[in-house]
Amino acid sequence: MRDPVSERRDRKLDLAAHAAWLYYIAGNTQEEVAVKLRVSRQAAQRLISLAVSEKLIKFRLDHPLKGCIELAEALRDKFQLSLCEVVPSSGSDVDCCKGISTCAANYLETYLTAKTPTILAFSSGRTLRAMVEQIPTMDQPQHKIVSIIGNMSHCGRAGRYEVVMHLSDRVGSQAFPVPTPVVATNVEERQLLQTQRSFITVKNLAEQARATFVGISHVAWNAPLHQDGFINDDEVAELIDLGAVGEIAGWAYDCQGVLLQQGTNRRVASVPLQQPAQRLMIGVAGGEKKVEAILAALHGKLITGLITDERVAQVILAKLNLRG
Amino acid sequence: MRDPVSERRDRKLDLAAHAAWLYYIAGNTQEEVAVKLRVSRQAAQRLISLAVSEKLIKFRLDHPLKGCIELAEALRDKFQLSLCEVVPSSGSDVDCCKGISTCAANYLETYLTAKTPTILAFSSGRTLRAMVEQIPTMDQPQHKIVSIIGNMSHCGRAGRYEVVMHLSDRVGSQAFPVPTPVVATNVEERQLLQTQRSFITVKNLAEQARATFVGISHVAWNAPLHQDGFINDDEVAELIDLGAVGEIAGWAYDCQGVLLQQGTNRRVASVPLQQPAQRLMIGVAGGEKKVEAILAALHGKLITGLITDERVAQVILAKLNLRG
DNA sequence: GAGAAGTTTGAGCAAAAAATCATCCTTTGG
DNA sequence: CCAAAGGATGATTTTTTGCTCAAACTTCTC
Repeated sequence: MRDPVSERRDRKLDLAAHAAWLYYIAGNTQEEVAVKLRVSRQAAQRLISLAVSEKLIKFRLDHPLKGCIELAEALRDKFQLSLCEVVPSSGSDVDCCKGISTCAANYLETYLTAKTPTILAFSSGRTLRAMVEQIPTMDQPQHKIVSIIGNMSHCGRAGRYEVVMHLSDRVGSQAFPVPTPVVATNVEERQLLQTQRSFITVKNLAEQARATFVGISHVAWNAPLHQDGFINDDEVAELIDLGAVGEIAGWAYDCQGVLLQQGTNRRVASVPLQQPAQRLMIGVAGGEKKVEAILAALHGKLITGLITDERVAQVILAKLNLRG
Repeated sequence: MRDPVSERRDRKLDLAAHAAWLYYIAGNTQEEVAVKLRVSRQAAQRLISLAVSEKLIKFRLDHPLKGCIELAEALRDKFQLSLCEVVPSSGSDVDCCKGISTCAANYLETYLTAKTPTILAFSSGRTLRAMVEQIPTMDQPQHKIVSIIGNMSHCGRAGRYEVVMHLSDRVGSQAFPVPTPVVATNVEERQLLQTQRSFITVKNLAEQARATFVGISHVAWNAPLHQDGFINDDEVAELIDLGAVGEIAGWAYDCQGVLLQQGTNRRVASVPLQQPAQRLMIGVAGGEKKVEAILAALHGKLITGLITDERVAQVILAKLNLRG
């Protein structure tokens, strides 16, 4: 003979299974379940929640993006992100940048197509530029498109991945570019540039932005900032020396995501980043090279939203599980 | 390039998948899903119900009784049963009768342990008797336990599977046995027996019963009714000739479940069955021999509840699917 | 391009589900 | 055998969910 208490429990679980079947699989309301099982409505509700908590009933998502969704939600949880999107990684980094930029473009479109006047801020770079290419033309003069970073080297050469002017062209919104070089020649020049009226205006707008879209880059020999001539060989070496692993809008940070006090950061003439970020800062970046930079930006709370690819998300979560 | 309308649809399904994941798997409320997905609450709700209707999210019951539950609900649906329980079939018919009677006993106990005075009616037979054996003793004088069938052959011999007296002994309730033989010698005797005051009382009570538990038997050479001496060889042959396939409380019916007008039915001195049954009539029976009898009883609406075993349920549903 | 038909959207409301609470019952330890 | 603790139960309230409807927006047709 069986232990009477565990037998009672088994019978209850059997009933719970039946209730859960009727509720989830047959689609009955709890009232109907109660009638069919001849118990009170609240007994039915308790049985159903028992079945769920005892995992008698399982939920399974059958969709190609299942993995991406799970990764995105895991990242959202770990870093308290208010937005996290993970797109499937196709083979090459180029393709995956495409997916990320498409996803970011879709998200950006929701702001742009709205009638409510919105201030949106952007850094520059290849990924954001690719995002802009996917925004359809429209006529939305009510929005303000603000840059948080200039588009020249300190010798005056323009960068090739300008975002704000292109975007405002497409959507017919007011553009507010940053009229300074990315990195000033010296600290005094930076201070001078940042007292210009136009810079103050842009800075104020950026600080009110509903959302800020930023690229995230790694810091290394031939990394974008270097390749595009915004910083020179010596400056790269110095940053690496100082422990820089990543960079957002010209601002370099270490492996904990802490903004450096030294090196080029003393002369960066972009709109300052808040640490931790107080508004929606959406990092848009992918590709395995950038894993460390992205992870550090998350740790340092430089971003509160992330759009990345599956592979990066996997690696980041794997690193977290290793290190606790 | 993709068709823009199916692309829009895909994006919606992706979102729906995400919403369903958050709702069912992560356990968020629709409000929380809406915030995370940056849509309105009702948009979230539409996405979730889309995911369900598009089968992006699947529910699976993980429980040993899954199959039994599904069979029971299929039977409940097909025959509008207000109660249907299917218990696992173990190897032998004896074991499965044990399972069925245990299940029936559990169900019966819910009435017996209640304080509200309840009238319960019973036929007799091996299965019901086994059910009674599993009822614990208690003291519930408020109930009335009524028989719908006598317990003697017309020559006065008592049957071995009496139910009502045994049950009332156990539970301390008032017993109302039927004081007549199962089958009277002739029509006149039946009429006489059925005008007795005690019979009228029992009949009235039976017609008010909250639930009536009946065994279901097949009609064949050496079937219970015959074996136990309630009907003789000639009567068996006559019933088979008339197309009887099953019998409840002595009342024989054909393969459509229609009560016979001829044969022993003209002399059965039990409480009449209603066709279709107006009250809760619970058939308690299992074992492959009885499939046809049970199926016919269901078709003829002689019962509105069924407790049977898995094998019988499977065979019945298979037959239905074959014949439409 | 204008207008009509068919969708989609969000607000408000009704229904359903979950949580809370007081009561009752069972069980266990003295 | 009693008392107290722990659990279960059903009534009630609160929260969540599903539904309806009117308005806005697409999309297709002319």
